[in-house]
Amino acid sequence: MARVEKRGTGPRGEHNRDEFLALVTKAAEGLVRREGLRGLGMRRLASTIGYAPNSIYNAVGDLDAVTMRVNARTLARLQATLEAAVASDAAPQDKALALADAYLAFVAADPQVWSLVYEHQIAPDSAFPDWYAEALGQTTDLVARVLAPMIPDPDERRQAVATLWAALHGLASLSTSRKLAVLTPESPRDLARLLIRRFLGAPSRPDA
Amino acid sequence: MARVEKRGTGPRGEHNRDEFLALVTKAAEGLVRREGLRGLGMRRLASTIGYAPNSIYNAVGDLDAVTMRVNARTLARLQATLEAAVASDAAPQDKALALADAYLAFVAADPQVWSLVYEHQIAPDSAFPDWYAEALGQTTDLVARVLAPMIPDPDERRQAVATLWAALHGLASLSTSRKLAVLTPESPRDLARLLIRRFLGAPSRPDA
DNA sequence: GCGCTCTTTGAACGTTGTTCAAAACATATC
DNA sequence: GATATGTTTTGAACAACGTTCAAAGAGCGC
Repeated sequence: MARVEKRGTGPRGEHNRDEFLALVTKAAEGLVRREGLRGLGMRRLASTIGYAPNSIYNAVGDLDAVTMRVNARTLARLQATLEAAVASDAAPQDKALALADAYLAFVAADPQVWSLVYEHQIAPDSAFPDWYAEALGQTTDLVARVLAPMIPDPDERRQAVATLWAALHGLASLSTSRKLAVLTPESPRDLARLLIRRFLGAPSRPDA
Repeated sequence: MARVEKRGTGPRGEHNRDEFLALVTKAAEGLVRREGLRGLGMRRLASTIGYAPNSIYNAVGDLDAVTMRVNARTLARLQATLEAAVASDAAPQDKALALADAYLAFVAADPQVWSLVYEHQIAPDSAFPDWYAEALGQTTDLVARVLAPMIPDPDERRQAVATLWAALHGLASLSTSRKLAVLTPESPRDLARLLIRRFLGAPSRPDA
């Protein structure tokens, strides 16, 4: 009956370490995309890639480490999306609107994976991961560059960037958790346009 | 040696149903306050109140039900706090600032418990709980009343309320997760003032 | 006394994250 | 070729978890 009495358990030579890291990260991302944070389990993740849980522990670490890998990838993808959105020679206000649109579109297209970045809270005693602060800084630098022509003062600009970023985050967060729809029928995209128009003191072009 | 061979297992008559609900809810809230969402476990919760886990299942339900009880309480406390904050005859703008201040102070004073409201995500198929939508609506109605003198048009006001609410939520969320401090040294309170001043188009009184 | 209902519980089931020690492979050394 | 070394991979085990089951205790009407 072709029963395998004792399988080999040594290295397979199919993946080197980096390939295995990518394999684990993408599989974990897929699990989160389909079933959210609660769908990401160590044993499940291991079985979807056809390895034993211990292999993940050896190469990546525990579930927190896996989550951070997924989040790092998500932030990099977001960064690339936003970069592409502002790569034009449009007016500063239109760039700001394009940035907000791209952000909210990204979130809407992948809500569960995006939520993981904000749902996952690190232990309060452990320091902030460097790569995380850097990724956040890169993204907000993007916003700062867009806002530079409109707000010349550095201090005021920094505050405006942080505030707008937080506001955008709030819109995205309430939208994905279906709490925004309870308050108003407008799309988060429309509300973001309202926010930017009012906050940046635009000359209120009705914008068709 | 006073060893209890077989303890009684029937009703104790110490609590009626409502008292037991309150006992469970407050104990759960305490666990979350001290150790966050991850510190809220069924067995742990049962042991802190001196009951078996099954008693909680019988009276309240599973962990999701317990979480929703805590969240309902949190939203009610927040509502009361905000009501008190706007109970004055100040100018509309000052009321809006007081509202934002009270919100952020509430969050800062109890970040873990407040976070639970937004961390807990219900299953995507199940409908939105009625009490939750109502609690949210009550709070935003408060904002709408404050903004009424400044934005007479109902549609525009509704959008402005939702946007400001989301923005405030974003500031609070990023603040509790220590992500705001990475971007700027200002307190969320200061950024909220900036937001409201710019969004409501206040005559930009420098505000000492 | 008996029976009914509600409360409370110990024990059990299945699953989880994580760790341990051993097995299997690849590679270097003799 | 044989032997040793180091890395990869794994099955098994451990402690804990959420949840369910059936039974035991307590109060109450009769």
